[in-house]
Amino acid sequence: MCAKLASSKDPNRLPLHGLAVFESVARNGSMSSAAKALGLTQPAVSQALKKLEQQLEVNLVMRHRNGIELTKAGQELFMSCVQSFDQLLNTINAIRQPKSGQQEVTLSLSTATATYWLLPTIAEFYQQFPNILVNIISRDNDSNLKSGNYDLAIPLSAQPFSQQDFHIWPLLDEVVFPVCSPNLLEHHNLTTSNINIEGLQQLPLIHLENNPEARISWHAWVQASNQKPQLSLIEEEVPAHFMHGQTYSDYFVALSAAIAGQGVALGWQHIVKDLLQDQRLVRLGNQQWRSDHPFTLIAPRRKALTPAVMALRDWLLT
Amino acid sequence: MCAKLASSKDPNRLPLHGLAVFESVARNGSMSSAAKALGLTQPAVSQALKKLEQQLEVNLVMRHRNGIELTKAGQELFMSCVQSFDQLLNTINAIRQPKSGQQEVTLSLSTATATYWLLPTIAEFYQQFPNILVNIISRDNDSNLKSGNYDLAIPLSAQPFSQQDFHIWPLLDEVVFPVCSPNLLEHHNLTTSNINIEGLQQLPLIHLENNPEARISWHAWVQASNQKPQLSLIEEEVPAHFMHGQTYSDYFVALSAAIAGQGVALGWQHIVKDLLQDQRLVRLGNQQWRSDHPFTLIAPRRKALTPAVMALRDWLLT
DNA sequence: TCTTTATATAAGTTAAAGTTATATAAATAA
DNA sequence: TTATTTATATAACTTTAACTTATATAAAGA
Repeated sequence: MCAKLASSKDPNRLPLHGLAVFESVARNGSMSSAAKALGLTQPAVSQALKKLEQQLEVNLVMRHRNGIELTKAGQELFMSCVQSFDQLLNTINAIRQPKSGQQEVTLSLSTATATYWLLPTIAEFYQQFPNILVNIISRDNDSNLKSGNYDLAIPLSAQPFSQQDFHIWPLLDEVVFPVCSPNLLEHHNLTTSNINIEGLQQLPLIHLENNPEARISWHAWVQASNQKPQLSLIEEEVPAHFMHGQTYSDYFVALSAAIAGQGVALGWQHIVKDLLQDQRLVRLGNQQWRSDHPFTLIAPRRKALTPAVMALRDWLLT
Repeated sequence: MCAKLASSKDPNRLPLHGLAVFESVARNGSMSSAAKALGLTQPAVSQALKKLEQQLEVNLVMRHRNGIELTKAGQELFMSCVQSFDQLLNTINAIRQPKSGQQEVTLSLSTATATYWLLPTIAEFYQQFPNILVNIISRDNDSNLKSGNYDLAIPLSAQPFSQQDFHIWPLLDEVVFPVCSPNLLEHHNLTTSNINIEGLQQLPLIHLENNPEARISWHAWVQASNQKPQLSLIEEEVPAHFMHGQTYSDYFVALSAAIAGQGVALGWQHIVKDLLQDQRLVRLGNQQWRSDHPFTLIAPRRKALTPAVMALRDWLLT
């Protein structure tokens, strides 16, 4: 009954609920699957998304028969949501104090590795060790691995960590190949097999921001491919097409763009494995590049190797 | 009536509503003023905050007679909230298309300058130019000023921008002095006046992350102070105390820490002016340092100087 | 033509969030 | 001392945003 101030129409008030729903829709590629992921019904998601678009006065998704596609604005907003929510989740995990009696391990890895490689199987670990809590901290770069507060980490970069300061165990071979959404190929009337360097030049490419730590780049991939005789290109030059395209600073965001049909990304085998299986991505051609810098699991020597840490380490290494 | 899945107790579901309330409480320094800022009543805020603390199982604030104080966990969470919500707000502003008939200017400045210098007076501008919409984009560093999409900006760094690519107008002198919360002084039984370099060594210091762009650092401040004869220290050495303390990468977050009583920060006069007036901060000593790199307003020449842009420029420069 | 699989809309329900009223506790003023 | 002010907390009731069920629409495939 009381006169409301500028509370609900305040432009600086974030529509957080709507953003959370939108993030799930964008991540899952459809409203129905987002609803399942959120534990809601499909109409709830449809309504929340519609409301958000009305509040922002921007079209965020294009509705298709087989799901949704993000508009340009939707893509930008999705990137922001992923990064913002990730940061909040990380911080909450970091400040949450463990329940007494509960053992704890903190594992630091990239958002993409966490989402697509670890999370699908972590339930097994919890089943095997119900009294160990795994604290997952995701990050975009390795800058805080020198000082950060964690027990185990999977560094993104290939730069070696000193044996003096870290325990180091080899974890996974680095195997890379191009991937994209099945829809993208359809639009361009191409098929997955026999896509070589020339074929790739007909498709938009998705790049990772060119930081020195990055393992993966289209430039390096073309150069590596050229050393194989069966490819038709002259060795020395990388075509200009491989230098242009959308660039993201986070691999998870780049992969999300690929899933959304924005272009072709370079995929690490262990990360895209599940995405290939459920057809959210397809592999292009049969070329693959295996680097000589395997992914490693590291543990800072300044932290104790508690039984919980060792249990997770052994589970990861099997 | 339907059986609920793991919807509400999902640990990966962010309590966004609670976080928004908490952010406002932390920013405003008390629940009552947060309630006012949010357009809610005090019990609503009290309940929301209590619920959040129960959900996270962490104490975020200490309740005092004169407001609240953040715990260590609360500080960390506040930083994350500020950064995350800021990023979302920026993106939303960026993707929002202007209403037809409405003129628009995009202004890029630091979060602290936006919050404490611009926002308190921007209403005047809107009153004078009701048909111009000012799109405020806040940022922590100048890295995207070379390429970003904005009409006007106030660079953080003192590095000169090229006259070829930018219009440049001098805006504000850079005047710096130490500030802290009145409570901090009380706890240490000190008074505001006559705090010199020795006095500062009894108080915790708040630093800005040492990026090359930073204008402001305790190290530089001590060195500058030492050149003034009335200070008692021998010229050459900066005491070790000025090299240690909490370090933040964002000036807004550093200032928030100072307001929360965490320590002494270096304050730019134009930014802390209002905070001194309403006693959220007090100035220590009467030393001040005026640099010879005034803050400037810049406009990229690649963007047109529309009437709306010129109106905002002229209003800022008066 | 009949499923299947998307999203949209309408109408009723529920639970989270908010309000009012009151309590507690500390500091301040009379 | 006793009132006043200013802060947070709690109890009980109210509102409304969010959610559900039911149904519609539209396209693709069997």
